[in-house]
Amino acid sequence: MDKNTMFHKFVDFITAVHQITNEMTKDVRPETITHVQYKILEYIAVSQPVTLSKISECMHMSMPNTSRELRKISEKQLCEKITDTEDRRKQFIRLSEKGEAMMNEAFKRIETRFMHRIRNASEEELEEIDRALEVLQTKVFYSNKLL
Amino acid sequence: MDKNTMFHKFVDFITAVHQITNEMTKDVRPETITHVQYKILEYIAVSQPVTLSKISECMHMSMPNTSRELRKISEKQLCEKITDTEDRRKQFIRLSEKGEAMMNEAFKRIETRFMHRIRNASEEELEEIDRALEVLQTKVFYSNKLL
DNA sequence: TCCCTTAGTTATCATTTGATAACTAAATAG
DNA sequence: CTATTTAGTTATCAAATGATAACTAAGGGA
Repeated sequence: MDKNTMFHKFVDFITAVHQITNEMTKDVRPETITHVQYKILEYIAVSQPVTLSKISECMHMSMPNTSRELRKISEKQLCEKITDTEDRRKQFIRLSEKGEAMMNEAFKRIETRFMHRIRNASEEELEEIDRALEVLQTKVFYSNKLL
Repeated sequence: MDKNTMFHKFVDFITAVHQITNEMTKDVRPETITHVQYKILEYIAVSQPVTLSKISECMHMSMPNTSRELRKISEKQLCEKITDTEDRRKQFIRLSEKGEAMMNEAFKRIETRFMHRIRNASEEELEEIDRALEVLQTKVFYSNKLL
């Protein structure tokens, strides 16, 4: 197996993934929030509860900017900040009911598009896809967090 | 195969892909260009020669904004515009030598990181990965361009 | 207690990006 | 030949984002 050929396939693949996710997530963002705000909410949705520092780190945003965006999101009643009882400097952030509803709506639309994409796949193909997802996630797109 | 479970795996997967590509492409962008300019150059690199309209369409940017960014990229001598001899309204855009050099450098760094990621994979695992890339690209992340 | 670190905030400014209107020039259809 | 469409440009404005400094408040170690 030539690793250089593999790299080209890899580049083509991630290009395709980005392209398709762009298409699939197109129009799911309500006009009331900005792109980064949507991204933050998406992150909170799959990682909650999460601290501000963690969001800052994972979204590659500075603390001040993260704090600002989170304030705006809070003002729109889409998330809640709960001060940690152990360490009162920390704030655990989670979606509010309204935020959950918004993100559920968004994910539902993405799900529909996903289902449409795999509508013609046979049972064997679905198994194949499932296996492929696992292979790539464990062998290529694994995260090597030190902690 | 439960399609709902599959959707969750799909979401986890694209999250991982975005996360890892973010990490891998971190710091490869020279400070002399902005993020969108880099993205445009990346697109030109894999699609050249390409027209302005095509870039505009694929990057989901308006023509005026695409034109502006492309002008800036040209001014930095990173790409060249060649007027089509058939249809003199059209311009074919390709990387300049300097642009090629910059993008080669960027891709080389990404390649190194990719190689590092798969350094422990056995020959069989590489075959597996290769197969998985193909399965997903053809069965999930295919593009359904009408033309 | 005093000092240092961590978590987060507020304010401010520059830059980037997005959106729109009004334009030129070339191609093409009638 | 005129009208319309296509490809791209220029100018301008508003909004979003990034970067930085100066801050508060809590926790932890000596």
